[in-house]
Formats: sequence, structure tokens, C-alpha cells
Amino acid sequence: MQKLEAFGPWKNSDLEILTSFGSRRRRLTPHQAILREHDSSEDAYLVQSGWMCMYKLLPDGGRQVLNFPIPGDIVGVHDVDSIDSPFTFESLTDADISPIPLSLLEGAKSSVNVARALRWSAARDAAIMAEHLVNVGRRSALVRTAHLILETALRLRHIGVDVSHEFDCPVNQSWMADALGLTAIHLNRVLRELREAELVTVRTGHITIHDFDGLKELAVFEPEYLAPPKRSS
Amino acid sequence: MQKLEAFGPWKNSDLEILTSFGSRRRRLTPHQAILREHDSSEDAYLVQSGWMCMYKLLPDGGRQVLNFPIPGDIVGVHDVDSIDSPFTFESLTDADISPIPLSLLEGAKSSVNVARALRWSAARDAAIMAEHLVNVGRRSALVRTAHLILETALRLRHIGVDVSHEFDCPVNQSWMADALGLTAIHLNRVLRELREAELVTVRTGHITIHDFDGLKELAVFEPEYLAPPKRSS
DNA sequence: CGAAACATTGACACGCTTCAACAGTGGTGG
DNA sequence: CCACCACTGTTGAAGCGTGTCAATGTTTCG
Repeated sequence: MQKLEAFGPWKNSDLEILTSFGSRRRRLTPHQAILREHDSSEDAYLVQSGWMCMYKLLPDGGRQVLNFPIPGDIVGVHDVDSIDSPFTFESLTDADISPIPLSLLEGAKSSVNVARALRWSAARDAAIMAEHLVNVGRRSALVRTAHLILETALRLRHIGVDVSHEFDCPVNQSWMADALGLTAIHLNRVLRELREAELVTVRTGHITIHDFDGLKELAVFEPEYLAPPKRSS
Repeated sequence: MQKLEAFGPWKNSDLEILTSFGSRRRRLTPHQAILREHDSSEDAYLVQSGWMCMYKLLPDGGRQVLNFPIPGDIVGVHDVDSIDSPFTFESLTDADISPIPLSLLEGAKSSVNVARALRWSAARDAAIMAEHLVNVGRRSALVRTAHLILETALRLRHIGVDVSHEFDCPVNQSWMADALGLTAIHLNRVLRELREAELVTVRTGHITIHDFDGLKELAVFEPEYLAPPKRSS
């Protein structure tokens, strides 16, 4: 809701639709898989609380995390006819998610405002993925890590989390490494560097940012791709 | 059209819509930028002929290629309200593209068949991007390169190019390296390895596959994510 | 013919991975 | 309440894959 504020003003009929997205609800414990690679699903999922994770596995056991969805994110908007999900989708923590039938999602687009919000959400997810690819393909481990931390902080801020100094982040070093295309061991050393540079401290479940500007400068972070939409009225 | 065959049977009204996508047409010479990062655009683009390229630039001059769109691909389906494109979109060769107003694209979804085709196209692009991220994040240079070559071959096959033995590919080593997150120099060595293993030969503008199965095995290539939709009738 | 873009090669440096070991931490059952 | 265990995090040493720098070859095209 926080995330969608900028789309207002909302009509009552719109709000009804948005509420309907949350009508069903599924409570999850950590590491419960909602969707596995090649699974098919008639639902998308709105994350209501908790941290989730989208990833792909390799035959050799390797893992590439695509994204860490947080509350307000919608996951799994695939083609209805396509058989398989391209990724696994599971909980990282206790979490609540709302399955949304894809047919309902399609129908909801009859509201111009809702359609616009969904379009924006999809566009933003694609932009995040593109930036992620740049991160992994073309930035050093240090910069890459700083970038991910900043992106995460900003995404949290957009859903109302105070991130100015420190915030909860249940992503452990293995998972973070698998998002960054690094080994957990090397990530550990990178995190030490960031700590010793007095930029940011990552502890289990918790991130403390000591020097926001310094981090931004190191990461050459340009936040536009995460920006909420301009109020169009 | 070739790509969309599986969506049939098409009604005449559907075909009219598809034809309308190609009504305008813009002819391009190599390395003409259609869209730059942070540009805004009211159009998406249907590639009619030629090879295109989507990429992001870094302040230090680095470049990460996101995709090489080929005929039949639709690029730039962003949120109408969002100000900026997350990537640059330019021609690699002589090319023809059809700008499609996003409003027209939205309107076209009133046809169930067209809407379905567009949904599938978007889902597929996302799947390609996800696989690309896995490639760059978690596979060795050799495997990664093999994978990109196979993906490219298959995408060409889906639009009717005979790819069984050899095919044209105007992507030079610099661009290919920037797609793979490698330096052009190292890619050159990797290509030599692939050639000496008698798997594939990449020459300027041309790729010859000597051993399709060997390549697939090396790349651990799973083609499902590129698959055309199941005929649903 | 000459110039520009592209491809190729060698030597060397460095970032990241690998393997191995150990320390901290939280949860569980005896 | 404590002992134990699983999970997570931390550190060191060594090796390898990829990047960097510099030079040369090759192709294309005006």
C-alpha cells in the first residue's frame, strides 16, 4: 500500500480490487518452497510479510539468486499457458503470502489505476533484474556487494522501513553470495573490507549502515531504477 | 509470425491487429541508438529485420549487454508513466523496426489471442534474462560462452533460420564479451578452446556449429525456457 | 593503397575460488 | 541447566581463471 501511494488518488472500486488481492493468505515457515523450477501455477503471489527468495539451481549444485522479494512485491506473473516457472520461489523467513489467480490479475486490469500499478511493478522488476545483471557481469565483488546492500535498503525504505541507520535483513552470507555470484567465503572477506572501511556492518539478521554517502559513492549507485512513479495527476 | 504460429488459430481480427503493429517502419543503419538510458518513450519496438542490442553503460566505460533482440522480438514495453528506459537500445546491423505506441499495444490486448501472445513474449524475455543472470553469475567462461551460442542458435531457429550447421551472427567479440561479462581478450581465448575442442567456430559474422550435442552437454543447456507455447486448442 | 575495425597472441598480475580448519551462536533434549 | 549439535561466520594458504598491458596480424572497405 505504501508502495502504491504515489499512484493515487485511488477510487473505492480500485481499493476493493487491491483488497481482493489479499483475500486469500498462506502462512509460511522458513524455507518453504511455493514454486519450484518447471512447476506450473495458476497463481501469482503477493508478499504480505517476511522475506522471500527467487533462485535457479544448477546441476552441479550451484545456485543463482534472482531476487529477494519483500512485502509489497508480486512474484510469478507468468504466461498462463506456459508450463513451467523459470525459477524456484521460497520463503527465507516466516512469511505471509497471498496467492492471486492470474485470471483475477488479468481481470483487475479493467481498472486503469490498477493496470497502471501492475505495469509499473512489472517494469520495475525487470529494471531490477537488468541492474542485477550489470552488477554481476561488470562490477567488482566489493562494489557489487555495496550495490546490493544499497538496493535492498532503498527497497525497504519504499515500503516504510526506517533504514537511515540500521535495519533487519535475514539474508545470510551464503544466500547473499549466491545473489552476487560469489562464494560465501569471498563475500565474507568483502564484508570485512566494507566494515573496516567503516561503510557498513553486516551481522546475522541485521545490517548497519555507517556511511550512506560513502557507500553510494563506492557503488556508483543510481537509484532511479527503483524510484516510485511520478504522480501523474 | 513464425514465432507466433503456435498461438493459432488466428482470427482475422487478430491478424489485423498484428499487421497494425508493423504499419510504421523505421530503417536503421548499424549502431543507431533508438533509445538511450533514461530516455522516455511512448513506443515499444518490434524488430522486423536485422540484429539489435540492449545494453547498460557504466561510468567507467564498461558495458553490459542485456540481450540481442532479433526479428520477432518486442523491446521497450515499459511502464508508460515511468520516465526512463533502464537500457540503451541500438542497432548492430542494418535493421528495420516498427515503433508501436504503448497505447496501441495496450488496446490490442482486447483480443484474447493477441493478449496471450504478448504475455508469452514478456514472460519469455524475463526467462531469458534470468537465464542470462545465471550464466554470468554461476558458470565458467567456457560454459557460459557455449550457452550463449546455443541460446542464440535456438532463438534463430524459432524464427525460421536454418541453424543446423551454420548461421550468420553479426555479433563481434567485443559485444559478445560484454554480454558474457568477460573481456574481449579472454573471450577470444575461450572461442579458441571451443574451436580446438571441435565444438563450434566463431568467425566474424558467422558461426559454425560442429557438434551440437557436444555443445549442449558442455553448456548443460536446457532449452525449455525458450520453448514456444503449447498449442492450447 | 591506406586506414580503421576486429581478431589474436604472450607475459604477467590480481581477484576470486578452493580446501581445510576452527570459532561463535542459538536451539534442543537429557 | 547444561551438553551437544547444526548452522553460520571467520581465517589462512595455495592455485587457477580471468583481467591487464602491449604488440602484431587480419579483414574490410573507402
